[in-house]
Amino acid sequence: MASERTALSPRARARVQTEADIVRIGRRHLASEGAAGLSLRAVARDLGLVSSAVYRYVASRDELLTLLLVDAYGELGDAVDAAVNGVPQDDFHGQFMALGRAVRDWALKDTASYALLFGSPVPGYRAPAERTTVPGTRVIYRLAGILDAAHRAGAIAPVPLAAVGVSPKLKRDLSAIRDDLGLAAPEELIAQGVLAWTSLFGAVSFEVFGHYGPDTFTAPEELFDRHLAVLAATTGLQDQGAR
Amino acid sequence: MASERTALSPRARARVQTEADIVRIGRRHLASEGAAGLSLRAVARDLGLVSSAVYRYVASRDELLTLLLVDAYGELGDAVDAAVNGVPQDDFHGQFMALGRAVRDWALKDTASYALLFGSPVPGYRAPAERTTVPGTRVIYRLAGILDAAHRAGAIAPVPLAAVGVSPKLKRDLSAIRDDLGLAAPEELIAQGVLAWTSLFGAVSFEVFGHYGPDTFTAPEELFDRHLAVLAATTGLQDQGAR
DNA sequence: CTCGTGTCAAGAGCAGTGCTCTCTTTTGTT
DNA sequence: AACAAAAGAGAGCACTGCTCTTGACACGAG
Repeated sequence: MASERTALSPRARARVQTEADIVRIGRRHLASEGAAGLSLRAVARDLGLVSSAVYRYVASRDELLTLLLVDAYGELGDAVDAAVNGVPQDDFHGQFMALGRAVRDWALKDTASYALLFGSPVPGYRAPAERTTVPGTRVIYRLAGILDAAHRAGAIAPVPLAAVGVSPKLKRDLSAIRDDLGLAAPEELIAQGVLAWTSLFGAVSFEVFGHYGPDTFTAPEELFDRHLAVLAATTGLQDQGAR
Repeated sequence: MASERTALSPRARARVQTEADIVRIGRRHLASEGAAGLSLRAVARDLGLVSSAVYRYVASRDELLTLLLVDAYGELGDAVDAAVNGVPQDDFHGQFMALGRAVRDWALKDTASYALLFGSPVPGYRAPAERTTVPGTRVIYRLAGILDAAHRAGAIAPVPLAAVGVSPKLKRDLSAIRDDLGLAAPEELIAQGVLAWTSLFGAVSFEVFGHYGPDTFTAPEELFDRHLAVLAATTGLQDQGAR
């Protein structure tokens, strides 16, 4: 037992290697065939195994899908964290922009994984919440952290669209979220944060899934940056960096 | 020849009936199995035909997908048109809200078709532009029409976020769009319109695809309405209806 | 140093898929 | 009634996910 934690047996080593290979090849197939076309047999072929052998490592096709899902959420979360951490702690506007750009960059780099996470649900597949919620909530938690920190620091203007208001039921939902995440922000700001969150992914999805025409925007990154800036402004984040 | 336009031959009648049945059953399968699980064999079974027989009516699985795509775009466009037409011609804010709500309602009613249109691209399938662009652009054209009419009527406030600015390249793209659609709106407003458009579908997608938790929002329609109202406000549309 | 245990790979088999090809039946028209 | 066009039927190819059984191997305890 003690040896288990210091050094893996050769068998165990081989196993983790094979498991990693399966995920790696699975991602490749995801990119070329899509989630629905993901085939354990094809993965087995690429791995040099007979089809039935991969079931020693992965219980089912859905299990492989879950592995790829967790893997992708992890990559996206890492990319976002790295980008946000590269911005000074008190530059909340910069952090927001960095988060948004990181999501877009990652999505454009690995459109298949992005489609797996944020596209159509894979029919017949239900993600096991106990394994996917934690990695799957990293981005929104990070966004909430940025906005809440900005609020606490007094760096967020009172939401300029307060006139829109928040209905009682919605207010209850929003304050439940606030309590859940331990935030200090008022309900209006949380609502704005949710809007910014969904709008961010809406903009990314349209670009990644090709809903703009092929030649409509010659500089899509400039359009996206403007969208981000507008979303930041409507959330009350002012750009102190601009001179 | 003359008889062809007045009355269809019994054979031709049977054919259009079968074609309609195929689309109807295809939609049912799309709802239960998803686009990737759409099976011509299963459609044939439900139709009481042998698998090869459906190829008399539909050239391929992709062809059926195209039929479903055009069908769904048509339904969405009809729903949006009906909703917007039900609002007084000079109530642009109300028209915007109606458009957004119509999209959401339709998406919630037929999530499978919505996923086909706005979810992950179906791997290996390329929509034939000559058949899908016209029905596929009805919503954004209608939105553009609302905003442009509001602008011409002076019912749109100068976009309050002009400070964000528009880069030169982006400005060129936006004015190209304006010329294409014959609009009068300034570039800033067009950019806001695009943001509203993608944000609308971002909000709908998150709700339809279940990216909020299952119990996070007890009144999602209120959240959505607020999002719409904020998007209208950031676009410069003022709500004259509110008293 | 043998022997049981657990790990792994292989192969056959079931039921399903898209699609093509050939053959037969039905049908509308002349 | 005769004929051609249209529609359906059936077999077949190559593929999929998944299960079950069989055989090979390595490892560690006795």
